[in-house]
Amino acid sequence: MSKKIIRRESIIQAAIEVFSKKDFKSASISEIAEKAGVADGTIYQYFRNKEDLFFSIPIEKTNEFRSQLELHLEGISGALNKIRKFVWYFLYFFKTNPGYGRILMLEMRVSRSFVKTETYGFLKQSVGQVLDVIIEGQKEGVIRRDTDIYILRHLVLGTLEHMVSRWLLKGGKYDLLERHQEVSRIIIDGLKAA
Amino acid sequence: MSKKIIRRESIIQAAIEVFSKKDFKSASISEIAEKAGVADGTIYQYFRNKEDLFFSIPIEKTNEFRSQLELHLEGISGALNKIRKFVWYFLYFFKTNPGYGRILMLEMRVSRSFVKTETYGFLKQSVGQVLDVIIEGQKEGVIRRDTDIYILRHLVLGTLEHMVSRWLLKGGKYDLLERHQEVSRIIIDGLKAA
Amino acid sequence: MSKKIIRRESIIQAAIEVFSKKDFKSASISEIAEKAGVADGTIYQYFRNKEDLFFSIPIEKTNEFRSQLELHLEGISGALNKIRKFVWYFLYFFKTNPGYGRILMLEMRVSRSFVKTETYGFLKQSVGQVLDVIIEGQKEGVIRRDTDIYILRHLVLGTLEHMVSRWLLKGGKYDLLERHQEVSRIIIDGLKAA
Amino acid sequence: MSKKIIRRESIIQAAIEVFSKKDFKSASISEIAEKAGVADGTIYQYFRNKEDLFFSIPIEKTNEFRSQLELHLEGISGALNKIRKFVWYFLYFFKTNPGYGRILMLEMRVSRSFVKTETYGFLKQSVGQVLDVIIEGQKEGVIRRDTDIYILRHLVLGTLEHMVSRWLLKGGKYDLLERHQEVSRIIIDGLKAA
DNA sequence: CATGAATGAGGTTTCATTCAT
DNA sequence: AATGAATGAAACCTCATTCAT
Repeated sequence: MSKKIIRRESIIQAAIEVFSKKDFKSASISEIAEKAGVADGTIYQYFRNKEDLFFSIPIEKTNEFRSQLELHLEGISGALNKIRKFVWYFLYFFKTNPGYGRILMLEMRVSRSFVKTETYGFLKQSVGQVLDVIIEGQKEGVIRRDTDIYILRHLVLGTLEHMVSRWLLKGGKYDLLERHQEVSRIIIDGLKAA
Repeated sequence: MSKKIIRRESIIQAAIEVFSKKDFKSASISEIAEKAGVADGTIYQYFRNKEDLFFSIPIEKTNEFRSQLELHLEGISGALNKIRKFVWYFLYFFKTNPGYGRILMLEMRVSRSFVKTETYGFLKQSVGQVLDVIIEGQKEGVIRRDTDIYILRHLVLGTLEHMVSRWLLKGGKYDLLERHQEVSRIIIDGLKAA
Repeated sequence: MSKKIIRRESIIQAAIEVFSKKDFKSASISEIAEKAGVADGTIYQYFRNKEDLFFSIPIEKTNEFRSQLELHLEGISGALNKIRKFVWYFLYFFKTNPGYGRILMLEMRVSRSFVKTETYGFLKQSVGQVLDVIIEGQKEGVIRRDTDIYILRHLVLGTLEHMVSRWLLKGGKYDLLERHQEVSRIIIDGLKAA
Repeated sequence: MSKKIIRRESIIQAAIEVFSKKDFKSASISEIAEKAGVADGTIYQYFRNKEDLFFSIPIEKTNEFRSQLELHLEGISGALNKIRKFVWYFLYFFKTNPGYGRILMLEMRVSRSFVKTETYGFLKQSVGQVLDVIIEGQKEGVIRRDTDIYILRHLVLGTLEHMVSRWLLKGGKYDLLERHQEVSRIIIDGLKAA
């Protein structure tokens, strides 16, 4: 039983490696199969088709992101402190998962078909945590109430995703985490109540 | 002679239409040729290959963006006022050019090969104007000096691009410009000197 | 021991259901296995391969055809009366076994490999009864002697098989038996001695 | 212009050769392309897909059948004489076109999807000539009126198709035409008015 | 310059069959 | 005897690009 889970896992791992180097169309099932150490046909025992495999990647990774994030937020009080931690964790996560980053940021987040997927809903829910913290901050009186919360979220996620995307496009040459404090500072200044 | 230019233009127009509906691989030269009213082979008289045609799209559009932006900035003094105008114009431009927006934001900006293109350099230069304004603001003393200017640019472009991307992915259903003042406000609060 | 026979039987039944809806290549072992309530691999305990299973279908059905036909012919005297009964029974049998009819008439009878099978010999022997009746009729002096008996058989079986095939292809919408007397009449007029 | 027609023709010829040896699924586009002396992709310039190519075969051949038949019937008067000629011509045509015979009799006439095709309607119309002759014979008073004309057609076509099918399945070893007079005789005796 | 017919490489997916449990 | 996970071969079709007219 766990054999199936392990094999499924190894196929997803291989898929991350391959899809992070090539786009969806260019990546081949054969290459993934070979990397996973299984026959081509075996992949179709675990996933309906190539797209299903592709869209299965974020589900696991999002789970990881979320559960780790929760651990990191634990014991932190104050919405602004949580934002600081979120900024750090967001950059940390993609610094340590650049392959997945390339898939998520450069392929998936931008695909028309992805938006229709359940996975997309799942992912959205996950970054939805940011909204909760923003609302929390408004209640605390530390985050501005004169601006739509979705606009505030654009500020947070836009800045961070832009940083990660550009970093990935440059080939991950510099340290993504280096300036996380500066980033937190300007984001928070944008969010803060007057 | 100008016949050539007109024909080239009509091919690019057709390409924008097609590429804005389908991704690079799915879009076909035949469809573009048909829309442009030329034979398939003719396209290869004007562009080296499909990629060359694809990457030729932003050059014109970027010129348009830049020259119009300059007009709009004319007569405006003060870096922060310029930022406000830039925010407005950025949203306005993509509101009125959604097809090109889809190509630039959802396909090109995210493509590995694009980064190596001259077009990329050209485009970067174009949004580089933001950097100039930031520096101008620092000199005026209205924009913070405690933060790397590239990080500040991530804040501006990240927020805006995030807004436009999400808007495009949602199918452009709501009004992108509606909240431009709120956006300006929070971005500027993030940039402002203490 | 009889458990094996029952299981074999249920696999054949499932095969009839599946093969009557899909042609040989389109029908899948998995679907048959599922319908029979066994694992894919189990089928290979009872049949060498897919073709073996396919060609095993007519053996049983032919036995049924033959034994029932004998009952129906019992007590009938005169070759022409036997022909009339045969015509009726042939149409009756396929009217009540359309699934098997589709397999036999539209798939098997027409397959190159089937001709080489033992099953084919068995089936031929079975319709060979027609030949016996023809010869009987010639001895009685009621069936013409100026024509090769194999040609006469073409007349009988050709007409009947054509009727059944077209009926099956039309989806079995009308009553196959309705005109059996007219059919008998013209076939017999073709066979009759001057 | 005629170049396209010639090439189309040569692809159909190659298709007849290949499809007459292998069934639809086993036959490969590559083999047909090679035999036709064109690239695989070229076939798709002339036919939408494999099925379209397959079903295009009878259209030409049916035209040939029909026009030749008309020539042969010319100058023949009397429905029964026409039936005799038709019997001869039917056997003659398949004797001289065994490859096409295998395709039509053993593959196509028996395929569920074929029945839905335009080609099927076209083919039906073609053998519909038999019906006309039958009606003509009834008017002349030489063909029985006590039997449904479609049943009479089953007698004619069923006998002939059965002969051809069996002959093809046996590998075309004996002479199909040898006994055409006997065949005519028994068919006509079945059709004749009392 | 324009055309458009021809090319041919390349990859996903299915499914009969096997064999370790 | 039964299972069912794993295998891997095999082929249709698309489409960017070329080149003779």
